[in-house]
Amino acid sequence: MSVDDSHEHGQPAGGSNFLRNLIAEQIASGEHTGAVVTRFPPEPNGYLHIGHAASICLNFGLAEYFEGACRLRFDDTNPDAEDQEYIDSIQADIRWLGFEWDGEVRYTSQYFATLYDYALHLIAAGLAYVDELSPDEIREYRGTLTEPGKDSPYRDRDPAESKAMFEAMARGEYAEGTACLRARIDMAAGNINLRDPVIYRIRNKAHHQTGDTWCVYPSYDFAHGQSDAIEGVTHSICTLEFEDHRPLYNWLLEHLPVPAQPVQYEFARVNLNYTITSKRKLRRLVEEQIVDGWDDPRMPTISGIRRRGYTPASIRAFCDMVGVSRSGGTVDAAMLEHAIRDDLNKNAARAMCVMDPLKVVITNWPAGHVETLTARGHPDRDDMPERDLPLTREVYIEKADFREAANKKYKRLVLGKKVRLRNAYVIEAHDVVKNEAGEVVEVHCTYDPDTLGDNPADGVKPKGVIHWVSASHGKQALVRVYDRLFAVENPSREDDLLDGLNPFSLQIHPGCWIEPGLADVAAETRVQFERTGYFVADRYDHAAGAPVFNRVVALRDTWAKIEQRGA
RNA sequence: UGGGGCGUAGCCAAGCGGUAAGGCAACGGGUUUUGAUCCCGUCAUGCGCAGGUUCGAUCCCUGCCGCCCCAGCCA
Repeated sequence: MSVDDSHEHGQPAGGSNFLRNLIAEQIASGEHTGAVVTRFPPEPNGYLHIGHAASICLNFGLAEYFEGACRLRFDDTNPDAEDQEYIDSIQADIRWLGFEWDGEVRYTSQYFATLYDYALHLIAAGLAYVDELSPDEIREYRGTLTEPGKDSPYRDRDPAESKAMFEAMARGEYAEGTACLRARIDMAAGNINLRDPVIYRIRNKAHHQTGDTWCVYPSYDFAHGQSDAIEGVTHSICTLEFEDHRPLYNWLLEHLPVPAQPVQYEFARVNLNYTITSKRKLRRLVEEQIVDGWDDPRMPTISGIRRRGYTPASIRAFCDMVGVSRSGGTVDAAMLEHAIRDDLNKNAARAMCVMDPLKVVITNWPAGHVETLTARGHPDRDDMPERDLPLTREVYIEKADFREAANKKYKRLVLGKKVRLRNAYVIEAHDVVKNEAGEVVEVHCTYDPDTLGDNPADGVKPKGVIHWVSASHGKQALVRVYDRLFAVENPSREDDLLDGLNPFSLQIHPGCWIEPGLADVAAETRVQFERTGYFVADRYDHAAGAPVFNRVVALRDTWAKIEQRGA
């Protein structure tokens, strides 16, 4: 009944893409020799999301393909936003996706001393200076997109003086914002990143890794390329918005005594419709308790997707399907759903669950009689164990599977008509019991004892098959039916993010009936409730005897389409 | 009116001068004790637009148009 790990960690990740082709050419032409070394460089300031999965698959996939190495390096240059909680969750998510980084976990903060020396080197070469302009003044001096900036009055400060001041900054002798170190490049550059970028700033705050050792911290730009060089990263892959930083990345590498010359490459980040992948916005959903935490099953975080019931293999397959390119776009969420349906169709055991119960009494079945039927674990896999299905006089079926009258398109139970109980006998409805409100609360049927595995003697094969659970032998379960968190295609376009929320993103069904064998499965066991969808025993809330299932994704439902057209 | 990118079907994406892969979605049909799966079929005389080069252009050239990113002491 369980989906074991062999299904979750199977194929190597990564299909063909422009970067893989590029590296292959570099190797073929001799432009690149030695190992291909990549890195995944998250800042530990939030949880990883589906967009990060693409980067993880790319970086680890490339290393795997070229038999090189991919490291995990926390880009922890800003103690303000970072936290150990994120460091832990990021590592867990990467491992869950099925990847293992080369060697120990790295931290950019490990290189703070080296980076500090690099800064001194730049100062000595006259390529960096301590600026005492205020943050506001620096912004004014930077110019605009169309107007060049102007030089800071401190730009020509004597290197010896800059050195002394920078050292004083590091000793904590300056307040935050009163001084910073800037690279001396070109205040008139069209590329704003080259207008004397700030490369070191003062932060009087303890760092989660280095404690109180430092009062000055390198900027992303001053840390990233040098860290890549120190680690021997050969291909530093990032997203398109960093393309404008590449000239700066290269400038620093050229002017510093670094041990290697890594090269930066960019690819387009993946967007998914009906969702958001902005850490800031995701954090808002968590903080305002719109969702139940970073790992709420509706969140596009790796941990949320995991709790929703997606498999690592399905995420990797999705990333392969989407591909890697430089043209940004928005992928249809249907592709993600396809990836998990495809995996679970092959690997999830089948079972029956009645979510909206209607009692059926089989009037020609002896009271108290129990017949234990067997059913396949999977329609086309013999390696999955069969299951026992106790059939009794009273069973539950879905309310939606019965109508007093219906046209021929409706292939379920109708008064006076026959239908097959899945894995069991053909029954025929002959009477209903209604409550004061006129609602059907019970259907009385008879069963045909000659129809187990056979068609009725009259040769008329029932068109429909419905699922059921024994009223006396079934177990109760809580089932959460999840739908997309947002009802609008592009939630970021809303005036207020919350305006786009889907009010029906979670519907709780407390009174479901599941077949008895399902009550004691392990947490995170995935199963298909036949005719309904794929479900997972909740990672945290599920317990033996008190089952809780989350709907991963519904089965494709062509009947719903037909119904909609008819209606 | 600065700099950097990107435009191939509803969506993602191959293609690199020789006559438009593949996947998702959609739509037909077949099988089926899941209206699932599976199988078969349909879906760009067209590659943002306009010129040019060429025997031949999605691919090369020119000019337009559209969209995205950049003015944190964030990453």
